[in-house]
Amino acid sequence: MSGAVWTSRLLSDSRRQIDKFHFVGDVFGLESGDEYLCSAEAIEDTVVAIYPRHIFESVSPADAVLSGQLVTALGHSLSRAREHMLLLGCKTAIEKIAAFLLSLADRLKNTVLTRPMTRLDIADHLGLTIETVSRSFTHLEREGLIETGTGRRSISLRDMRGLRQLDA
Amino acid sequence: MSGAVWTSRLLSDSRRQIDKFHFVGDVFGLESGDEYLCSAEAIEDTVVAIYPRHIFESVSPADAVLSGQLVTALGHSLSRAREHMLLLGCKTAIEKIAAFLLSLADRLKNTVLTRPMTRLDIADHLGLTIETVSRSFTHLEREGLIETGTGRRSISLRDMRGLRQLDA
DNA sequence: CGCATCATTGAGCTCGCTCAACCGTCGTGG
DNA sequence: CCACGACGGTTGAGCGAGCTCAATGATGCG
Repeated sequence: MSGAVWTSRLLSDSRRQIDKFHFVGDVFGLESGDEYLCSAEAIEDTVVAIYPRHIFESVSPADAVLSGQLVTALGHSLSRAREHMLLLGCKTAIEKIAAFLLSLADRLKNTVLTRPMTRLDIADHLGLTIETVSRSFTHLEREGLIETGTGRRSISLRDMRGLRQLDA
Repeated sequence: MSGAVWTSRLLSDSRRQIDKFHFVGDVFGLESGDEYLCSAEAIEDTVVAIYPRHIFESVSPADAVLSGQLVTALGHSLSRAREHMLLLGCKTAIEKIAAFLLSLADRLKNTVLTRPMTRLDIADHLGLTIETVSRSFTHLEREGLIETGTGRRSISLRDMRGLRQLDA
């Protein structure tokens, strides 16, 4: 309903993969099995609406609409996951950063991003290290493609075309 | 129904990410948007059953069961995708190969794998190169964890515990 | 037998990682 | 109000896992 959350998966030695950042309106936490495999953490003051799982398991005709919405939500999650696998498996560091910024701008409907997430969060989302993320931002800024505000609190995308060109 | 298929996504310069290998009984090709973003290709003689999309879009009460199956299938695809993102984002080459072999053995319910896919397919699935895949197999064989048959047509998993230990 | 395809192996390189120092901002307590 | 410490971010130097390029080997098919 407001705020921001990430969901992640952990490896035994604490390597972390952040699946997705969730903002207002996003649905998350849909798991199929008996146990939850994902962790979730709020990265700023956040309010979420929680629905008990049995709601989704009902098959009564009256819930046909809800069921359809569930299918839609799952479908979106899935295509986003596929997109992200393409990013993780194929793209270079700069391409990953550019793609990340573009997708964020697209989802927030704004070319000025105020990022609640840290460099470490971004790194774990993109399969990079914190230093590589930082260096990539610096590089993009030097090229004039983005502009970081004071305190690195916000990022303005200055050249969408350039960013799209960077993203393969 | 029989055979083997992979689904993949392509980048403009023909870098490829193979999402998943599909075998008998697997459901694939569920896309949410108006256009298909995935390619699919059979890697051996294959027979598939095709269902027109509108079947999944019906919300009539009679289709409640089908709808439930759809949700289940989507849920499985999603959790598999999440698992694969963890692999792509966090794991090393050897860990990727070990995880891949284990998951294949698990899905085929057999520790002897006859692989229809090529080294290039595996590489594009795991975000590696063909040479790294080859070297990893050689390494695992030297360590006695696997055994490759003549012509590299099959791979026997000799030490499941060792492989699981390699996979983080 | 000859060619095509796929796999292996080696040598060298590079992108991104590791390790380490430093900087800026903010919040807290003297 | 300032000093200081904590935290997150930046930058540099060097390293190494995995990539590139190239040669060689195995298998199978016409």
